[in-house]
Amino acid sequence: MVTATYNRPMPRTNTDPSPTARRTRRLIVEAAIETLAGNPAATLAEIADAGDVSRSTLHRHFTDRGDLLAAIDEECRIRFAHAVEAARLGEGDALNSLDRLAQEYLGLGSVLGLVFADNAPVDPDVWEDSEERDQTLSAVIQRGQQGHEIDPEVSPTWVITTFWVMLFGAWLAQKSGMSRRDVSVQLSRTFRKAVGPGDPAARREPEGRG
Amino acid sequence: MVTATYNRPMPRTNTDPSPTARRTRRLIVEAAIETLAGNPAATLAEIADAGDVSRSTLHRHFTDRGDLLAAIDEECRIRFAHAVEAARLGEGDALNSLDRLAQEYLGLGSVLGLVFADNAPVDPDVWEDSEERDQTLSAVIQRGQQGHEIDPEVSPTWVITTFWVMLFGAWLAQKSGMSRRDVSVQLSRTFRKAVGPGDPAARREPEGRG
DNA sequence: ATTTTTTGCGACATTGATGTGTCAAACTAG
DNA sequence: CTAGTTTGACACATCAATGTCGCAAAAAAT
Repeated sequence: MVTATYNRPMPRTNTDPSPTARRTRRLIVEAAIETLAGNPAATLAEIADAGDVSRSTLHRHFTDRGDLLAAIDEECRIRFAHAVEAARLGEGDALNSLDRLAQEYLGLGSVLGLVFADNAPVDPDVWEDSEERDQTLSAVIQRGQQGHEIDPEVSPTWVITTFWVMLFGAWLAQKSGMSRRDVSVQLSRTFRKAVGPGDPAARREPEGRG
Repeated sequence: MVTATYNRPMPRTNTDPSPTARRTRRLIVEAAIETLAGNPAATLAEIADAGDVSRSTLHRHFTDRGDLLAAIDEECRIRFAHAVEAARLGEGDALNSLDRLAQEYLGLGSVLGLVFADNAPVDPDVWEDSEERDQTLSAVIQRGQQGHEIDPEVSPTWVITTFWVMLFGAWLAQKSGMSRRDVSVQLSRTFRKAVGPGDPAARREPEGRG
């Protein structure tokens, strides 16, 4: 009886989108994440290619570029939430918590790369804008500073920035071939020293303007 | 007698491009740097607007988008070179040298932002690719490690990454309104601790996979 | 004041990315 | 096997960014 239009795999009805359709949809989203992480300005055609589907198929599942971006956004949100959960931020020392979080984030691969992509196509909650994410961090940092694990001279905001930025560095290193283990060790070591208690070894020289 | 074509402000001859033309050209390059630092995908029209010139004027000075980009690249190269020179990397402690370099870089403003822009329109020598720049850094770091100023457990590569990445953080903080002074102090403190000698305060807990 | 240079405006042609639609072939489920 | 679903290959129409031109007005140089 559905003689209306020709073929619409994913009718907007309440019907489940059918397993095949679901599978293709996921495939495309995955390809999009992978592709856009490398090149935020990637074409829909490029994304389709990366997923080994035709551009028309892509358009069949996502009417709009914005539609696809929204789906990616949603997917990233979910995976980030999982990572945060797996990091068990409430348990143990603050520094260890941050360490676990960094490791989990690093494990996200391209999804993390998407967050770092400059004009993040994904959306709003990146860097300074990510309120929810940073509030979670704030709590841990506060705990750390009260427990004298984290340098009281460094502002919480700066600790957060340092966290993200060193995570970025780790991601870059990982992408350029450094072993997962080395990345993990070096990141952990430098981050702990950076935000941990204690004074810098060498004093800064009083500086005249250049 | 020059009745050939109508108007060509910048004849490809050996004649000096005339002061006015030079001035406009500089103006456009400056506007382009400013604009592209904020949005790497900015339109030529947007750039022209930012410089208060018409799009046709922009095209008159730069036939191509690539032409403009090359000019920007050149300009950035020059300013970076000045910054490096001003940092006097050969003098004093390694950490102080790196500190000065960071301060100088930070003073570059939008030019620095351009380097951080993801698909840096500026060109190749960004992050991992910047060989020349990183070799300069390598020398200082080596000096630092031999003088026991820099943590021997942290690989030079990682020190470089940390340097750039924390500079990035500082740039972000500066852009989001943090005072120049605070940025300077916090960056200096955390960077020194991060790559300086000494063990992390709290030991990392042996980690099982999640 | 006059000549020369430089700029702004508007008209085009071109190109690449998008979005829509159609149909036949491939695939899947029953 | 058969009916329904999903996909690939084309064919268009749009749209925005580019790049080119010609001319008149504005600015600079003389």
